[in-house]
Amino acid sequence: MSHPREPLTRDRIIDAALRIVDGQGLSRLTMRRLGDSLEVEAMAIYHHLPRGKEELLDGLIEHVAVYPASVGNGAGQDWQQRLRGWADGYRDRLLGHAGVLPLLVTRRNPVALSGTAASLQEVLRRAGFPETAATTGAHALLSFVIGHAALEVRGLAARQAADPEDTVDWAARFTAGFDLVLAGLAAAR
Amino acid sequence: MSHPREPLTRDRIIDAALRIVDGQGLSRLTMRRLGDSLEVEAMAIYHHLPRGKEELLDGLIEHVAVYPASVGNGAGQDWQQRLRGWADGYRDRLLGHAGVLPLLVTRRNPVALSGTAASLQEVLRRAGFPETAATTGAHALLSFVIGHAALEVRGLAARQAADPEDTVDWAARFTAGFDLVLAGLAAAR
DNA sequence: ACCTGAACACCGTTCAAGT
DNA sequence: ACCTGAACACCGTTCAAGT
Repeated sequence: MSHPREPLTRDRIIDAALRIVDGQGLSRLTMRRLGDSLEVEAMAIYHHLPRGKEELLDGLIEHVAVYPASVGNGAGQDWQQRLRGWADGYRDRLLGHAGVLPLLVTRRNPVALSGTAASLQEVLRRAGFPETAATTGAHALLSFVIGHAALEVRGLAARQAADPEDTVDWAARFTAGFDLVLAGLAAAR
Repeated sequence: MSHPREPLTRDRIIDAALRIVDGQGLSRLTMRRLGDSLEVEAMAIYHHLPRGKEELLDGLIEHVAVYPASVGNGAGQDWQQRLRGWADGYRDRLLGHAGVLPLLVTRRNPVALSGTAASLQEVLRRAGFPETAATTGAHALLSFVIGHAALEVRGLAARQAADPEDTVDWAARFTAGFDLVLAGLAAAR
């Protein structure tokens, strides 16, 4: 009856951790609970993630934060449409894993975002922006999206706590704000 | 010799907590260590902050995140100069208390930022923006500043860890990005 | 190689007790 | 009113031991 458990892997561990964070919040993610959810003792995790919880959180960040703008496909799109599509997708990802957001702001895994920034920079470069403007623009776009996701997570919590009448259309606000940055970019080109 | 201790107060507790976070990082802030730094048992803190560590962290956020744009003084400034001044000051504040930044993104104390957002909205309103544009603009500016501060904290950590050659001028990058949003706003007025 | 059990040095918090 | 001591239910992690 007791079928043999499939072996523990790094990926299975990080998936289970993400499920706990999404379902119960970051503060409920403990090594012991994570072990339970994998039907294993907590100490077994250290065999696959020698740096322990630090490495686990790094894995969560990587899973959520790495979201490059596709340069390849989307043939008929100009650079602004492409960036808008990226922004909407990234926003969904960040809000879908809101519990990981605080980790993005911590000192952990500092290279996880640089790949995403580089892909935005590449889009702008191909759109004809000079090097420094592309760097500035990429950082501005990424900053806005991350910052706005942070405000949204807090805003959603505030609404359900204090003022259920006040229904803000966060998606529209996000799009309007992102278009503001795009307009500033287009004017600077 | 043993001079009588000055009595514990909410403000003294939060000040001491901020000093620990700034000096040693958020993870080193424990109730026991905080008690030590105040020369008191950890349990005494609960008498002044009944909601415990939750209330303590709320206090830290309030101390850092509340930074309204001054509408009153700065007479000779137009709205863009005023917002630039606000942004530089807020960036300094956030980077000076980088350890508190992750808390800003958490579900805690969700009203701490709304006052700051409202003050930006007021600046834009007085500059002649219609209501909805002022709301969108205020959120976009605040999102950018918070998001950029997050990227900076991570970038500074990355630099000292990996590539000490790569000296990015973050202040210039911040100003250029903020001006991008301002340009988008000015075009939309 | 992969997992377990017991142990260590911590946490936040409650609660009765002191002054 | 303000603080303390002891205790409880947790943490992350190490380390020797099992298979």
